[in-house]
Amino acid sequence: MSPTDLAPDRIRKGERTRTRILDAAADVLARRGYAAATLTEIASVAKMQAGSLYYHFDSKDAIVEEVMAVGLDHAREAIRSALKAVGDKASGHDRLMAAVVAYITAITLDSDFTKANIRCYEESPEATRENLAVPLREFANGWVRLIESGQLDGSLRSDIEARVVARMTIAAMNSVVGWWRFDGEFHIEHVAHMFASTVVDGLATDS
Amino acid sequence: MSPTDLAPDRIRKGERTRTRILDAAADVLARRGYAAATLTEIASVAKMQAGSLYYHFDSKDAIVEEVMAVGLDHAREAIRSALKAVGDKASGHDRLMAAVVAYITAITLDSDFTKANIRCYEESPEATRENLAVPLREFANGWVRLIESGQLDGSLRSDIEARVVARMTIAAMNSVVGWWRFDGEFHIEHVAHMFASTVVDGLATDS
DNA sequence: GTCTATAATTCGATAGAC
DNA sequence: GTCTATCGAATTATAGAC
Repeated sequence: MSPTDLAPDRIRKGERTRTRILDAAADVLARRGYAAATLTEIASVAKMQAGSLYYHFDSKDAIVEEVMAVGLDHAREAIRSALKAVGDKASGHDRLMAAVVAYITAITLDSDFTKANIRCYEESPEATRENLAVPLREFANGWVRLIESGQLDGSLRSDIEARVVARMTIAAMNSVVGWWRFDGEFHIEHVAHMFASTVVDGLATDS
Repeated sequence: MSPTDLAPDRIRKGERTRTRILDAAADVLARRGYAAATLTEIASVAKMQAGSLYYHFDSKDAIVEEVMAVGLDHAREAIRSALKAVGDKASGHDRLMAAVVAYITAITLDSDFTKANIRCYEESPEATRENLAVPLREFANGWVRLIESGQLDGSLRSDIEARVVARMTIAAMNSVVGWWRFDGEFHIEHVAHMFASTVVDGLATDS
């Protein structure tokens, strides 16, 4: 009898605990950062003892790495979906606006996985960052291509380096996670649109 | 005989060691971040033993706090100086541009103190962040006022929240520290001007 | 699978010699 | 003022009972 023949709720029992741990880790990592997130607290949130985590994962870094990878996937999927909705025929300008709004919404309203990814990246061990290098480079390249295609169709300025502006745009968007609060002064849609409008259309009244 | 009567190089002996420790701490904190920066490494860079640090400072956090405070001071001074150079009569638009270029230049080319401040802020203990709250709020308010005065004189858009844009601008500028390298592909003056031109004048070709 | 107990490190901080 | 030696606490990871 192969594993796939098992009853669904039988085969998923172990998998569900794994998911519970990852959810707890994402929560703690998003709030504390990499170093300050202890296995004791993660286990506590997951309603377990710290030692029990090692039945499901090899190490703290293995947990962190999976949380960050999932967070990155969530964000990329949100962008993909928004770009699909706006369509291929939209201008680079409009596609960039849509991607910015989608990404900011994703990292603030979605799960803690995206927040954990943003919060812990710099602080995480070099080995962890290297293991995430490929999807992260694809993520960054996506923004570069988005800007470049806007430069090609004439809807975005061509006198700036797409790679440089992409990096700064990503960082500026990520920063929203650091200060925006769900019950705060601003609605996130307002922030996202204000941000997109600022980066894309600028602060100046006229040129 | 009061302390001020001592010969200059006599009175400064202890002070010089203190400075050497702070320089070493800024270096290590900028490279490793708060948690990963150990007193052993800081002492090693300062050519001392870890225990000796406690003759000059009460705790690791006392060192970190002073490094971050100095870094913030450096940055604010660079901005003040640039705004003075551009003059009071310049438009809000031009003053914002000047401040952006000055700040980005300061945090990339200046000492490690500004880098340490940026790198360690989120990761540092709550007590440390609270002790830096006043100068940090003044720093942030300076950017808000800069943008608001541009809105008042009509050189910057008035349909955005100055406080929100200020936060995002600060974060975007700080992000440059994370990826720009002295021997890399771009000159920092180029990056700084490209950044200022993007945030202030936008990415769009026309409005 | 989860628990308890504990090993093994690491690090901040202290004490005392010099 | 600096060094050596060491304490005490925290944390990752392991071992074995259940």
